[in-house]
Amino acid sequence: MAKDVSADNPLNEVGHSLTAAAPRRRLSYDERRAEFVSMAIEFFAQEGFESSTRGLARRLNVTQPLLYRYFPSKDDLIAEVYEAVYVQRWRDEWGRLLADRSRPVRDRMIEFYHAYTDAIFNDDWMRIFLFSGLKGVGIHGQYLGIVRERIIETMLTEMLHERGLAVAPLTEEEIEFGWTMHGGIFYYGVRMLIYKSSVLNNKTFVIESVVDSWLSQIDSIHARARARAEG
Amino acid sequence: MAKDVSADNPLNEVGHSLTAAAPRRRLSYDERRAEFVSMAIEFFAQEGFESSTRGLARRLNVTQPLLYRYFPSKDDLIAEVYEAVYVQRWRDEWGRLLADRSRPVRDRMIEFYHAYTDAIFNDDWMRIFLFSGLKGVGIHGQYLGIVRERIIETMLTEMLHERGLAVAPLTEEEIEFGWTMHGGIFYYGVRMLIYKSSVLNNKTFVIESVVDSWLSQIDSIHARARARAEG
DNA sequence: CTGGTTATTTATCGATTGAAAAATAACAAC
DNA sequence: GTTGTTATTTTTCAATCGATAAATAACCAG
Repeated sequence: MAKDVSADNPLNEVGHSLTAAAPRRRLSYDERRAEFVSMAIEFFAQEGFESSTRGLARRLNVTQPLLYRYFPSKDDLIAEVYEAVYVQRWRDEWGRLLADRSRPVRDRMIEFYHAYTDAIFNDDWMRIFLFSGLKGVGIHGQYLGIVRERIIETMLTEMLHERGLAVAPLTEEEIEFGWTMHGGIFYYGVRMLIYKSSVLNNKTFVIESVVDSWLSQIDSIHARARARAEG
Repeated sequence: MAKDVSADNPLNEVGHSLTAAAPRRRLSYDERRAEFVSMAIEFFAQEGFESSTRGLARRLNVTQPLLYRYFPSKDDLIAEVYEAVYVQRWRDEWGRLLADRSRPVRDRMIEFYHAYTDAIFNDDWMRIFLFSGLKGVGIHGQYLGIVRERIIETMLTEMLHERGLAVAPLTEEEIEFGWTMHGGIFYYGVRMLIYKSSVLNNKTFVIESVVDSWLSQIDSIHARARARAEG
């Protein structure tokens, strides 16, 4: 009649399946909850959001139904993962840094991209960003809107201002060209962290060369776009 | 006793669940197989590779076990999807185009990126590329190796040759800088097709500005990299 | 030591999954 | 028409999924 000590039992690692052996630890509500969200970020980033709540529970050394004491559904847990990754890792100071006109724009851009990539060039963030992008979840689109507004458009405005060029309104061409710079740097992170390619171990080089490359063309882009807009 | 006319029945669309109503068409082995692979590309691209074989069968108006007459397992079917997307859509002429020294390198690069993005800027290719990248399947890494060899390194070699600069061996910096250009263009496709962002509807502009931006910096990159390599 | 609270586990449900086996029906050859 | 082949469906299975309800045990207050 051997009790079905199933895979839900967090202690069944290598066969000693006696339920008794459990030194069951008991955490406070807040501690457990924080542990669950934190571990869920890592778990879903590695395994994908289609992975089972049982797999997550196993990694937490906890039974699967316990998750449902803290989150009403798997989707709610996933929503908290998004929140933790997208919202809590965004730094408002990035926008202020880029808008600080006491410094050359090139310096600001390079410092920004160092700080920004310090925040996003890690397995958890990158993989969750791509997973959620493929799923088309709302928060991913919102995040892109913020990047456009607070980063791409700010960099353009500041650069055009510094060079004494007409700023408003920014043209679609200028913004798109901003995205290509952003994408060049982002893709470096994708190759390094998602594709596990062997990349140049020199983030500074990548940031500076992409930024300089962008700066060398922005005047020409600006002139072309304005001519087209007026002609 | 109502027979369990389950979801496996391809004719159960809107309730007329009588099994009799089937005008069952019967295709040859090769036709069916081709249809399955072709539809599986679209299906898995949209729904992800975790989606069920029943979902795929439903879309094919066919029962789910029929799939197993043509493919021994779901993984084998997925492998054929990869094959069809990665191998069959690659054009060997791209390499020849880039190496044609009767034309200016800039022209070749721009023409190449037009042709290349014509091939890959579609939902199926882009989504399957990202899905497989996140899963870390072998063929994805192999594909990146080919892109590096046949595209990135070729463009660099040709450009340095045209400008009378030392070509061999290419430095890591030069190659990484090549990837940032590639990534800038690729990211344009990701924003358009994966993220469904509203992007500038002018692929020519994106390609030309990224290529020109890259060309304007490659001399400086080259000089810096060589100095570092020798110093 | 006792009683109440609650974090945690045990047990279980219905739905869905990939897959196999057996039954059926479409088509070709004669 | 009859027969043989095989494409297709029907039926079914064990495993796994998200989720619920009930039992249990750890901790705190008195």
